[in-house]
Amino acid sequence: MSSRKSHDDGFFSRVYEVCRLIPYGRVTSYGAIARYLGTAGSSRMVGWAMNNSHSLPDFVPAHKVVNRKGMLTGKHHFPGNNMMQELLESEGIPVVDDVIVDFEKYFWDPVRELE
DNA sequence: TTGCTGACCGACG
DNA sequence: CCGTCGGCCAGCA
Repeated sequence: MSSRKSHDDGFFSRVYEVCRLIPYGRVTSYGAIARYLGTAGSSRMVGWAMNNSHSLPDFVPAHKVVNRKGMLTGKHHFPGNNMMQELLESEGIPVVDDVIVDFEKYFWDPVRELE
């Protein structure tokens, strides 16, 4: 029978939930979240969920989610020119040339931390 | 219903 | 070193 989208127990909601679990001053990657959800291959869906996050009533710290290289690939989806960068720097995360400095130091893996 | 897209990742030359 | 390609899967026309 057809599932009711009213009860969104799907992939997207879980992505948003993990984003909220990201501690202050920490960042994670799309692939890390995808892997945590059990769909390591669908890292793209995580990014897509971020894009849809603007439709959520609650704010999702999508700025704390970057790609594997630590690059702010989704910054163009934020208002302004470098809103995403300023949000990261606001948490004490240095960003230079759209790339997080010492990304490994700020990287937070839900699979490793939440396990 | 099918087909295309996409804020990625990893492999290959 | 860097450019390119395929794969993965959920949402939308």
